[in-house]
Amino acid sequence: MKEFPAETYALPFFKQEGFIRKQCPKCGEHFWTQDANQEYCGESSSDECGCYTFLKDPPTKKRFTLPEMREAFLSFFEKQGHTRIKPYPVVARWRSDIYLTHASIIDFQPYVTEGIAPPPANPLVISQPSIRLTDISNTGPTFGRHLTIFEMGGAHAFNYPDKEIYWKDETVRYHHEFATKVLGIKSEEVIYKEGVWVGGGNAGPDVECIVRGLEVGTLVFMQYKVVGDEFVELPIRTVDTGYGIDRFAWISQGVPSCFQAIYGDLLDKVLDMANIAKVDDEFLFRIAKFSGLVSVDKMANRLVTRRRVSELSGIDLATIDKVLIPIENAWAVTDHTKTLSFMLSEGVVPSNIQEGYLARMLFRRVYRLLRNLNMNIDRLYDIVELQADYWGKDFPQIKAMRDEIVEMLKVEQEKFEDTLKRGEGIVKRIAEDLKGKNTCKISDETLSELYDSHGLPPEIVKEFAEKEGIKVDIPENFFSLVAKRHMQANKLAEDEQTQVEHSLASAVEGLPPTEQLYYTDTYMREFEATILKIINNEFIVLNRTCFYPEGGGQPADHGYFAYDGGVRAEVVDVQKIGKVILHKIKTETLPKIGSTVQGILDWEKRYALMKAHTGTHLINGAARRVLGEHVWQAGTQKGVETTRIDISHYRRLTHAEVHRIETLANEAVLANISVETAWLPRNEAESRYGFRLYQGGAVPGKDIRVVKTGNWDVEACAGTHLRNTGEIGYIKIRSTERVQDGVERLVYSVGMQAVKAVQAQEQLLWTVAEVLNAPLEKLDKTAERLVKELRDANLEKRRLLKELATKESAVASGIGTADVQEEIEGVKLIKRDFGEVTDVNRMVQTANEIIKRNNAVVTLFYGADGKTARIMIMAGDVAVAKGVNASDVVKFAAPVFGGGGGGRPNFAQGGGTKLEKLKEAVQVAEETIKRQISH
RNA sequence: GGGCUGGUAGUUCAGUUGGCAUGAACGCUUGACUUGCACUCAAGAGGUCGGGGGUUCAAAUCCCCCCCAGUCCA
Repeated sequence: MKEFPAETYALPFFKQEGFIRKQCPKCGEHFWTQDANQEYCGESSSDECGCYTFLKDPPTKKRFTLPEMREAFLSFFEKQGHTRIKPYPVVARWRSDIYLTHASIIDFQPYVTEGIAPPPANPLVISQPSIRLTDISNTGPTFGRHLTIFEMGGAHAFNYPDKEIYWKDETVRYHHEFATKVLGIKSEEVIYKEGVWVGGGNAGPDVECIVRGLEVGTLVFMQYKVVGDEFVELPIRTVDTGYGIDRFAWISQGVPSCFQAIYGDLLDKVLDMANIAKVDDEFLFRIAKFSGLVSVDKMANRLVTRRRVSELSGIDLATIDKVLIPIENAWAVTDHTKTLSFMLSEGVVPSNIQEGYLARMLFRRVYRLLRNLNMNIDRLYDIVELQADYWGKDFPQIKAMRDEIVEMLKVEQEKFEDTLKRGEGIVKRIAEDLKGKNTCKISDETLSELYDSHGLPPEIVKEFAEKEGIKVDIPENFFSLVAKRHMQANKLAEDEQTQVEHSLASAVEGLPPTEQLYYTDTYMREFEATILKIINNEFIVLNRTCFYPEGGGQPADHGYFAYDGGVRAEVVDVQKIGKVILHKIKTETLPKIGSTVQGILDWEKRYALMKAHTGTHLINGAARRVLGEHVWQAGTQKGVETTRIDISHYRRLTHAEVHRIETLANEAVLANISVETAWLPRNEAESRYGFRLYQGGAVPGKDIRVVKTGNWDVEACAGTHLRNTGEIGYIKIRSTERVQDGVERLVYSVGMQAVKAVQAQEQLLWTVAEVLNAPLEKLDKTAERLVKELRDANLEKRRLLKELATKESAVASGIGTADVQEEIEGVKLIKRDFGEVTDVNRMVQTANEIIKRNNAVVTLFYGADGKTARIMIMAGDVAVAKGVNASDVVKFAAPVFGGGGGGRPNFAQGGGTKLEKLKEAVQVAEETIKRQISH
């Protein structure tokens, strides 16, 4: 890892306050302390540089609950001139590179940190609930040092080249003042470790704050961009501090685990449900002191660290495992259910993709934990209700969404139980198969396939398999085996389009922002503008335009430019790069730079798209009303003929729901609601309408454009909209499909296209009615009747076929003359020409009936329709015993009439196309059979 | 977004190298025997082998496309 020179950390603050720089003899890292006797860096980690000494003896002047600590943090920084910002959602909908908000800085990336948009305030302070699922296996064993959800206190300052807010020295001073003055920690008990922080493509030096063995905060000075192996200076240097609000609360309370500090009586209730007797705090304290050493990366590691904890605490390993594991599991349940509550309250629907998959993973883990605790799964819902009450005060959406959260989890439970049930069957069959092969162990290969393809974790396979008496050894490197299965996939390189974009981006540099006339008046169809630049002889940049560039699921406008008294250039595409709009044109003669052009929109197309876009907002609002608050737009594509929106929902849409959505949306059309668009400062928009604004991902900029459709729907949207919903005319939902588990797609048309859609469907009905020769209103009954009749007819056909076969066989075995019969050494050969019938089924039925009566029979049936000839031979057991091999017979005979065939000794069939040679082939077959018998 | 499974009777599933779906179990119907916890016995009904193309004399089986379901990873 890259290191920074020592002077990077030599802050005036340290010197003034008498801090000494030391190197920890255990971990080798440098740290700053006021205590000359401080030998080690003090951090309780696997290097064992220290242990927790805040337990039972908090270093703070008083105990803080989590909300109290949050408030202390926020108000302290407010007093230092920081603006308090409301927490952002835990689902990072404004970013395409990550799903969850895992730090406070995430809120301001990339728009703020890259200088695209100004920060909502500067400096600012926020307490951001953050989710980190990478810490999931450590949640519990580390006594709450790792949590899947925690609050990160972020005090951020964004330093621009022309405007410095504050940097390293002030940052550390603020921290120190907070720790000592606000919380009352003794100054010499705060140790600052030097470090290097790298993450999300950025990097910089950092200072880690250690108090009594625990890292309570990290002060990051983000100033580089990581390019390959190099650190490149960023224009904006960002103070990125992460105060562990939960950890601060923990040390202030001195309780054995962070869970107790966060959850208080909620945790007691969970332990109670788990039937864990009143936990002996003394026991926990003894282990907690050394819990900093624990970090579970692998199963093996866990055992090693446990052993070490046992040595240090003097408690034997068996007791630790027996008493501690259930408690750890209960802690994890408490933590994971909070995470789930937060995620689901923001409309994450458990699914098999993206953040939905993370929710599913989390749920399944909780499910297994509850099972390990011998708890009824239904207790999960009790715990979620507790969480909703507990967090509802500070995060009201959790309380508001409580019922929907429970509903989604119940659906998820059903799905997982189905998976388990299916899995049990699969394991059972595998077990039986193995027993048949005299093996009693499931291979690693099978084990990883069961997990990868069927979602069965190895420990569950083990459980199922052992019921069947089959052994399962879970390999240490199980998950790397699974990973290996995924190795093959390698992504294609960046496509050409991005490269083109890059070259265009540099071409527009320095150009002024294009004036967006389509915002001034969305109904403007013509305009005049001046040409600023022509790029690659095909992209035209104007000073202003009413051509809408592709974005937000709305396709680019088309139309043409007119110039030089009659020259026309088709506008075939419009893209926006930064703040500059490029028109891609097709023309013979280019206009001159600086000249004036007239722009004329393809208004029919644009107006249709406006209807589609406003209609999409109505559908979205209607879906939310019908299905619930968890509904979010997961993507949309407007079109002239059809438009689609993908929404998150945990069940398949029913026809009734689709109709209700359609009805509601059309009611909104008929109500002729006026659509208001306004540019609002980001903070104002967010505080007035909430983060639900970001249906299509967050939008950059200091001000955001809010499109409000009465009280029906509000979205941050850059699209062109109608003045009134009535202009849409009519919305018709044409179809729905499930794009992924948890994502439903609605496809619809608006205006005249909707009328056309209805007409097309009606036409279909008319055609069907005509074909069935039934009146429209009786179509359903007629179809039902016809299907039933067809079914009956098929049954009758089969019955008759059998009857026929029985009769024919009766004829064959005795009296009839239709067959040629011959007896060879006790085997009767029955030869029959089926004429035009080549239905093998019928031949088979007949032959079966004959052989049922007499085992010592060989049937030689043949027939030919206009195209192919067919031969079928069946032999009874006795005949086979005497040497008849039907398969060989056919193999000899079929080539004669230009085909092939085969089968088994007792049955074979063949076919060919040289119809005229059929007789010859039959003769060959007959001779072969005779030869076989006499052998 | 990328991968992997699977779709055959009402249900859970077999179905070898393409060659009879006389498919298995459970469930169902009828009858007999029993009235005690998956009763037993006998007989019977029940299938566009997910859909559409292709290869072949012949496709549940091989190839292509689509649909549906499950699942892992980013």
